[in-house]
Amino acid sequence: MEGPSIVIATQELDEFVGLRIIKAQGTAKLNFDSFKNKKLISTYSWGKHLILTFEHVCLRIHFLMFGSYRIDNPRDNRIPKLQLSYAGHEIYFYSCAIKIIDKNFQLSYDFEADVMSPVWDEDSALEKISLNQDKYVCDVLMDQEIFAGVGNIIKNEVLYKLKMHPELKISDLNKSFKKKLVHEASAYSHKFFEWKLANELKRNWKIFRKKTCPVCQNKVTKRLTGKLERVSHYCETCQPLKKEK
DNA sequence: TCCAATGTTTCGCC
DNA sequence: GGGCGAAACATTGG
Repeated sequence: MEGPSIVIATQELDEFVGLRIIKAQGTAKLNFDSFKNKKLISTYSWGKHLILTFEHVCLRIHFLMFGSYRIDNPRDNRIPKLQLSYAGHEIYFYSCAIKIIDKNFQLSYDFEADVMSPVWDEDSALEKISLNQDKYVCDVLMDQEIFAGVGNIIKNEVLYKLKMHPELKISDLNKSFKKKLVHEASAYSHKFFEWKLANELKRNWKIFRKKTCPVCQNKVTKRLTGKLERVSHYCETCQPLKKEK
């Protein structure tokens, strides 16, 4: 689950702020009894982290590759990591990593690095990528210290939009292209958010999991890229491996 | 039926 | 103790 999806989760879960929890259960290592009669105080997102603050504890939920959450619509034959029961409603979190974090977590999170945050800072990201001259753009885009919230879908779509080959090095980019990279990482993430809300996300993918390039119709290349060896989908014609000006 | 994959943390070695 | 890679974890659509 990528950053924009986590923002949507915070919005959905905000409906439960201030309501009394009747019961908590699940397979996570938590003291479920301590949730009884407590309330959710607020929700935050930082990149792919979903942060829920309760009266007595703060939880950080990470959905990793396969995680999901449901409200009032449980998955069949799945035991949630955490289930919160309210009067008339249930929240389920599946296949996620849940960690108790300090109440002062905001001090240790750099929200300027979150591509979905109102305080996302392009200048700061520009400085950070410039310290990574020898790294591949596909790897740098996935660096959560620089582009918190960007996942493999956003990575591929951003590179396609900018006509950048995944294995260009940062040093191959002039300042103008570096600025475009930083800007588009956040801009595309916001579009991802709008499309997902409208239930038309996949329809708007241009290159991710596509067979042919929508511009030139050539076959899309799919292979492991970068030092991180994550899959990239890209068009050899539209995203040539040559130095940008 | 099989298997890659919207990802990160932890472990063990050097 | 840092840096690194491998392994662990866990799910499901295609």
